[in-house]
Amino acid sequence: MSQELPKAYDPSIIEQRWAEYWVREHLFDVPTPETTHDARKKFTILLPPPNVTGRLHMGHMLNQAEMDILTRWNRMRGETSLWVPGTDHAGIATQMMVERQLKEEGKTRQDLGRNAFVEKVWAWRELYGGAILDQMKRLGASVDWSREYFTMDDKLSPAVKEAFVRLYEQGLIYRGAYIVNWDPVAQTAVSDLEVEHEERLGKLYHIRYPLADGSGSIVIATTRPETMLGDVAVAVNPTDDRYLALQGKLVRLPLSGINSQPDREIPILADDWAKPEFGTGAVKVTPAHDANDFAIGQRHNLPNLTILDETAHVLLPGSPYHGLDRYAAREKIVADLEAQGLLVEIKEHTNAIGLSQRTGVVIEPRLSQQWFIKIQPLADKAIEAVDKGYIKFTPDQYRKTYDEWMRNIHDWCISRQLWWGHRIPAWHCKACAAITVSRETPTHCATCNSTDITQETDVLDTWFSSGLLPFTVFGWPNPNADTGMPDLTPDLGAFYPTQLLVTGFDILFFWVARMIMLGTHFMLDVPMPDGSKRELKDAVPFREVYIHGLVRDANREKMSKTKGNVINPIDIIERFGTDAVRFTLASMASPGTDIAFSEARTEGYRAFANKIWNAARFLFMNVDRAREAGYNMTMRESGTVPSLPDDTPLETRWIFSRLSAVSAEVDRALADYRFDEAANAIYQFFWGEFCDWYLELAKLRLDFTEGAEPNPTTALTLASLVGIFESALRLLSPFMPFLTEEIWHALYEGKPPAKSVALTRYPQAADFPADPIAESAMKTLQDLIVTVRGLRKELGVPEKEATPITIHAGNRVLALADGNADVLSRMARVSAVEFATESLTGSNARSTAEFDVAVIYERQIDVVAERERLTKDLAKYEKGLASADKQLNNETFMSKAPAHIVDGLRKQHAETKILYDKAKAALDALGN
RNA sequence: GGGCGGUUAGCUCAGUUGGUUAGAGCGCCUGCCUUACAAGCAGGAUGUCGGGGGUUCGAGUCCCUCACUGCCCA
Repeated sequence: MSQELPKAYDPSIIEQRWAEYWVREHLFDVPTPETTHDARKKFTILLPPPNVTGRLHMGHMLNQAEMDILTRWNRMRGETSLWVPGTDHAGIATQMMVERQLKEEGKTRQDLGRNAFVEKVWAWRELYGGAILDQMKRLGASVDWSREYFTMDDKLSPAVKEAFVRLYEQGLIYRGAYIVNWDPVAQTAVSDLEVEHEERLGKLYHIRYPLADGSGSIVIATTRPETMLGDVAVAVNPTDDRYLALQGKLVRLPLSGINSQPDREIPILADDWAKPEFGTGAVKVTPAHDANDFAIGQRHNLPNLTILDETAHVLLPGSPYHGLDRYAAREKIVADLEAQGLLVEIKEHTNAIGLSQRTGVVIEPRLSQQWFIKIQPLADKAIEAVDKGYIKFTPDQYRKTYDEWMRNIHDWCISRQLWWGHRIPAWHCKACAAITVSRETPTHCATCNSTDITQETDVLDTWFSSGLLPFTVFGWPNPNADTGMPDLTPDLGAFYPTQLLVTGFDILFFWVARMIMLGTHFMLDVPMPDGSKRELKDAVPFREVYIHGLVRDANREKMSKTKGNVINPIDIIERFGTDAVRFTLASMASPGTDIAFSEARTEGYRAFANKIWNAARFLFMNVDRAREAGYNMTMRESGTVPSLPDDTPLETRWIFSRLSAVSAEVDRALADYRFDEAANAIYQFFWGEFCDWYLELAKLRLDFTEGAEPNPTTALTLASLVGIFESALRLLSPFMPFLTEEIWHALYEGKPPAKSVALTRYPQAADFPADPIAESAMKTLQDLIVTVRGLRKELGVPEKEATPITIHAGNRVLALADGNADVLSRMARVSAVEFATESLTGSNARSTAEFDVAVIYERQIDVVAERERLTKDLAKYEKGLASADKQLNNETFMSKAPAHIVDGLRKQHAETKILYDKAKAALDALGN
């Protein structure tokens, strides 16, 4: 084991090497099973596919670190673990990216035409589309790269088409003219989810509409005066006394005359939507440009008058406003109204406006022909699946959020007026206007047989194809040769449902909810591996959903480009190493809370990595010495520990017992998604127990004196050191895969028992002997050492000077001190141990409930400081005693509290009493 | 407007179904260049658990209320 490790840990050297090794060796590939009923236990997880246009951000890094920890952990626990990566074609985002590029060349997509433009996007994707996955490789993600998919590749596209056609045939897809959220920049409809609402201070305009009969007027209130050109009515509440007499009358709509024609006349009607307390109580009705007005229009059979085009410019040939942008039109209309004396007043008004998530532009509600999914039947199953517990949410509160949304769901607008995406497989007939929906490109209209058909130009919402991923990546639909129904594939049989989905709450509705709806809908038709009919509990796309928080900056601010506080993970990785960043994220990832990413913490975990590195150097150094001294040093099989003879030193029995407990704790924590607790348990064990105590004590046992015969204690300690260390590396490896891989390979001197530490067994509690007696003895010994160290410090004993100590205690402690004089000497510079029959109260003594200990040193302690300390302690003990007394003397407490609480309190009371008496005596002994 | 969180040490956060004297990391103070590690070692200080009220033998934990704060939906 003459592995030479550099003195300081340098992640940049090792991380790249192992990242490449893992991919090159296909260590995490899981081949498709031979049959459809592969019985091994599976852990399957789908990577939320990043946009091809994406760049890695801290959110991805958290998401992937968590997934990787869980995947590696499950893999090491013996489950067939499959993590499937891929990217999303991201319709709008990608199209915009390429359009921006074209713009720099002074071109538009229309200049190129649809086919050439789509080709250009593909070319862009070839060049840059892999960037984010390349970045992902640096994170050490243990994914199966052989299964990498793209949502528009040849395997997935036919499945998307199949899903659309099936839904259409089932009557769950319809097309119609409805008000949708229109993005005038991207020039496409977007779904409700893609609209973000923002409170903005705007204006409420009160405008007078004269009655057509000249008998008066009515004043309406609106935030959008420009849309009055599309008004078809004025609405008042049926109960509103002010307007009872006006209901049914006509008003003359100002500014509406085109080509010198007179202004249009529109009715005043009664509708509940008009709220008497809003504005004047009278509102204008513009069905083609407002969702609520559209509903009013439907109720009253009003015409729909579209007055804005796709780019939100007024479309009204012959009108003086024709061609104006919506905001320019607003200004002009307001000015014209004022000129005509029809503008009554303008009030400040705050209202929520809709912004396009993609372009940031104000959404224009617009009436247009779109394709929708009739969502209720799908939502019903999705609600049932979660209600019945077939899908478990962590944190649980998201179950409610999900449920709430599902129960108030609206039909899903799935068509987008884009060029980049899955083109809707529908053809319009020019002859009879019928629609032919087909898996194959049809040659003629299915209704009238005309050959004059053209394909629908719209594409599908990106989330439609990603919503299908949990089954399409495993080969759905695979139609059965006889029935044509989707059939099981070996991959589907083995890996569906997936085990877990890890994601941020921001795509809970976009993606998670859609996968649940589409999964429960489509997979119910696919038989189970044993041939039986699939039930809802096995049709779900995943069994669990873990939702993590947001990664914020150190000041808890949301990271945003405009604030300039975005942390680029690659920068941080280059400064501290991937392992340290992963560990930081894990240690702060407590379910339900956001992460305030702190560089200070990352620095701390880089120090941790360095600590482990140096522990390895210590180990290697001693193995070399052992060899030179004639010891036989061969690595044991990974995961086996030496048997411990009766005379095994205390600290060795202790450390194995601790490792056993920590292994149990880590398993429990990860099962509960408590990444923070798991990380902290390992950190504490490695640093606070293994390095601080065990390594130091091992130095005492390792005897390589020249000429000495090999001795069994040295041999056992060395074997234990290596065994514990190797186990700890395995325990840590899901969190810090690079560092552990590097050291683990070095430990085996190029002949490792597996190709990677990631392919070995995860440490389990039962792998190591638990020893409660050793743990409690070690605890006492540690207390003794720490107490002596503190005393020495206070007495001003120079660090290097050894001093004798006196102990007064019970037999157990005395025997412990007596038998571990060498330990005390090494750890607390104790030169000799004497025993006293009387309790020790001098100023050079300290007491615990178990023992009194005094350090023999001629210089006196700082009496003032000591008195202060004792007085403080005394007050604390008094308070503790008082509160314990109060309870112990309380009959209700004694009769109601469980026995173990009462016993515990009694024990604590007794111990505190001892401490109190001792402190009191010590204080008295100090005199004045 | 409807809903969901949060408020614990200087900072960032833990704190299981109420149960003994509330923890961690970082930071801070003191002393150490101890041959694995100064990215280290040893010792130390720091909290009326946001305010008020209630339930209980017992509340950081449950209930009510107020304040501040973050988010989601409309």
